[in-house]
Amino acid sequence: MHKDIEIKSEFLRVLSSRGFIHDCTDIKGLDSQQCINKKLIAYVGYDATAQSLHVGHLVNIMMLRWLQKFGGQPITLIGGGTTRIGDPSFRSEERPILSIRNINSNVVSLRTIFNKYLNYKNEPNKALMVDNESWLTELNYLEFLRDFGKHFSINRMLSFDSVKTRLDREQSLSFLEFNYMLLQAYDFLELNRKFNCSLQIGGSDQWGNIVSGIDLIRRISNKHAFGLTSPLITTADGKKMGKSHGKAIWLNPKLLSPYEFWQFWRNTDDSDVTRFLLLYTELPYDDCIKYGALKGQQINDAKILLANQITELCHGKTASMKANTTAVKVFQHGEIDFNLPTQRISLNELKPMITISQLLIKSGLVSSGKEAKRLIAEDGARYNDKLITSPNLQLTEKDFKSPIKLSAGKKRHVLLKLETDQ
RNA sequence: GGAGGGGUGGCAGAGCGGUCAAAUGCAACGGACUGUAACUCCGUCGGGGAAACCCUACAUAGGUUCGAAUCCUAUCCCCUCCA
Repeated sequence: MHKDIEIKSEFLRVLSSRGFIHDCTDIKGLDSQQCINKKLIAYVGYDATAQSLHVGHLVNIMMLRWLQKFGGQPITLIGGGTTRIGDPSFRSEERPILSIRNINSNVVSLRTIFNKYLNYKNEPNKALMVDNESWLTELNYLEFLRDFGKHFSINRMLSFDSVKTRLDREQSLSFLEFNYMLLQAYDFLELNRKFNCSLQIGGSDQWGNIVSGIDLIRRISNKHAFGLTSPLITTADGKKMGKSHGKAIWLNPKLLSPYEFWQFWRNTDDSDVTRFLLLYTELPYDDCIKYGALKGQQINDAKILLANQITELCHGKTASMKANTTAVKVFQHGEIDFNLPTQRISLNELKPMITISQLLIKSGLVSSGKEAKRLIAEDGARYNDKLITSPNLQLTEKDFKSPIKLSAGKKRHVLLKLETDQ
């Protein structure tokens, strides 16, 4: 594979050495083209299935950052149109169909994310933001089938792993979903025509869709386009990157506070540190290797560095430093810090009093009274760092003079604050 | 349209008239050990209640039975094969 090939261009060398490359449709061709023309134009597409992207998506954004750094031009495509269909690749069942309203609001929210990572302002290689809704909704069914549908072979499409698993498992694949590939292929063609975009970057699960686009470009425009996929990033325990404790690690601070974001990285598995430093930070290669190789207690310093770097990139220097200080206070000194996730509670809710179980539910640390009781029985619940021994402990307004810190286990802490407004 | 198979907890998957809030595995949660790690070990894992106990759940709606996830009927959904 690409490892055996002498890569000449700086951009691809960096990507390759840092572990970004899973596969490429033509690494040699892409490399030599890169050497001649620095201004490679590449795109990554994201469907608007949620309000935010999560850390799993960050890998491809980092790739675009490197691209821009080396003079290339990144295009971020938001799939306002394709989200209406839903990508079936490697999905075991059909995605729930989102309402147009829902999609539109997701699109708006997603647009705000990229500014932190890519430069959309300064020429000559400023990033572009596009939404495939603008051309996909224009398509006419009959024309589309005649002009493009004829270039797609069903036999070929069925042979892609992305749908094969679904078919092998005897799960239905609807015609709607089956069309997703054509639309994504068309996106690539459109960007190729309009902006001369010649590279599509995506996760390895996107291989089939990307290759289809390349084929379409060749057939329609007789041009040679490229595809580059990143490996599916998993954590050491084999889980897909992007979730922790069932919760997604969102990039949008409205959905996940910088403190919690920082904690996620701070809790990285030892064996993931090097990989993550390479993928998610821009520290020099040698430093990443050096820090990742630290042993024992010392590797914690590497994790802190990792957390600081990524949080700074995603949420800014101030937020990152705050998260770090909070962690020191909470974990090393067992103090209360106002930067901890905070829940507000209204005066009404504690009239005349409220049980500690109810408060635990309010805080979001547990989801039911039974769970609260269980947690307390297991000696896992703390109130201002004191062990809670009875689920019937009652609190009143007096106890809320200053915010209350509730903890579940050693790591999850929430502040409860009395609503101060009228 | 026809024939057959199937829908069980977050997922996978047992159970096929009572002992079923439902085996087992995974995931999750708490504890011990540690380094805010991993491994390992222990415990928990539908909801309400201080508790006795009560409520809701095995696709949906009815029925048979002292008793139903388990039997019957209808409906919906999925899969396979045939047309």
